[in-house]
Amino acid sequence: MVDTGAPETGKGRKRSRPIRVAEAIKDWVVEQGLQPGDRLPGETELIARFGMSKGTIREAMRLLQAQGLVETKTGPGGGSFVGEVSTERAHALLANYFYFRDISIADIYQLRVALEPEVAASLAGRLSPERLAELRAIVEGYAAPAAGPEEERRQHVASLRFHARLASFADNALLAFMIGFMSQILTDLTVYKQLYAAPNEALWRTGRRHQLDLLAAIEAGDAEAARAIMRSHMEMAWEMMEDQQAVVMKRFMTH
Amino acid sequence: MVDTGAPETGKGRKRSRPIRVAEAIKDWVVEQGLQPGDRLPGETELIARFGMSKGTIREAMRLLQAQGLVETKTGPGGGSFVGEVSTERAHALLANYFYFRDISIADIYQLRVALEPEVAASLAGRLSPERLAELRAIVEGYAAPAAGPEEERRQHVASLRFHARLASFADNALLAFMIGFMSQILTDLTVYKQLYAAPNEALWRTGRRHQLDLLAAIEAGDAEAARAIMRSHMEMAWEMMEDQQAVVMKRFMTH
DNA sequence: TAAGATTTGTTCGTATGTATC
DNA sequence: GGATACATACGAACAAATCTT
Repeated sequence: MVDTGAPETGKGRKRSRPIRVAEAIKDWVVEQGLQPGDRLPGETELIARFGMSKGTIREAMRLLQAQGLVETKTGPGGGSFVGEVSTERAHALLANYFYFRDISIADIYQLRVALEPEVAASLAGRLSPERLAELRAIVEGYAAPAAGPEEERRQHVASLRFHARLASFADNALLAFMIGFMSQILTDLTVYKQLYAAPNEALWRTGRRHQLDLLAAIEAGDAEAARAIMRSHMEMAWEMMEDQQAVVMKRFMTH
Repeated sequence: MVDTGAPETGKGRKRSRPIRVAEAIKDWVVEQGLQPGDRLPGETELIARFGMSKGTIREAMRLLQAQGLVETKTGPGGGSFVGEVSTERAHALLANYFYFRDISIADIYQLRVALEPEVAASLAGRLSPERLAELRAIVEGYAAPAAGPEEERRQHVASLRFHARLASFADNALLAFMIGFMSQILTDLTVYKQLYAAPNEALWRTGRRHQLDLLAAIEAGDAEAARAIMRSHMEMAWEMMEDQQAVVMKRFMTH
């Protein structure tokens, strides 16, 4: 039916009971085609079905819970339910992968330069007035140059939110996720560090202009212009952090 | 010290004890700067330190285990150890995110077209003879046109492995991960479905030529040529599956 | 090979907490 | 408030895996 990726053959090591139960429940969800919110069997029924103790079943549910696949509620009508992995959790789980792998600012911007122009182009002529207004409202959040470092930081975070929001409007869920993930990393960095060395008003003004021009091009349905503007914007932002080759991700994301 | 992302304030809902323990252990690992392989306190010590029962502690360890952050071993010298999240597990966890979100072949190729040329360019003149030989050996795996559908499938998987392996040589861990993830998705698809409608020998020959030309350009250190070849290659591969707009990911990845 | 030590893995019974009616 | 139906948590015992001698 559906391969579970589990290497049954060869030196397939013995997996603990909670892991086997968790895999069985996953397979069952797939076979039944269950949807987010659908009920899973309760603890007592699972105990009977698998012939295992309550503790083992509970550990299995924890394995699934950590992956965002199930949610549990207490009380009458409670129990376990199929869960849709949230974007935030997916960000956190992926961030853990990079915790022991060094990623530089340059690495992130290499992807942003390649991907964000694609988003801009694919959105040309496809944003509703409401969405355009929402994006312009974000840009208005940094209409004036930053007074101090705190304001500078707040504006930088807002600017990142602009990009993440823009990407969330893309049809391509994979593309949207990746850009949202990178925005999240840069936001976390910004909150805990002084990311930009020297606030440069000229560059700031250029960046803001880029974003407004970008929205205009998108509204006009000019895909190539939107792509070009976004590329310039990204390359400029990249240069602004030329000296920031320090690695990032020195923390675990919490769920 | 390090923010855990845990919303203590406001409507911060009551989190269960295993979750709180898991978060505390995560924070502790970060604070102590522990590395993969480092020992974590044993069950009995954690029971004492947190003043909680064995079952609760064990559920906490399962939460961490599912995220790939810890591994446990039985016996003398056993216990819990800090784990480095494997690429395979990260692939699986991310695949879960997209299980209920529709991704099309076109979505994947939109990213591949944007990203893989970057990989090719960044690798120009930077691959050792050994690595070039390894990649050429993969290409040799489909030197002759496929006889039947099975062989066709095997060759397609090998071709995807070529791209994943190439990306793994990139300095950019984020870029390498994304390309590896997409290759994994396409490989899984290929194994269970007939991905390509009609095997076309002319296209097959062009694709193989692309890959060999690409390796030559990389060996010669010609970044722009490598980028251009890869872009053509990706665009061609994309067109080969024009009709394949069906969604994918209809299964949970099992760890 | 075998026995013993160490550490996680699993079970069972019981009690508590929580949300709904 | 009380009854009900769930998950949550505890404690003691036993089983299994694995390293050392």
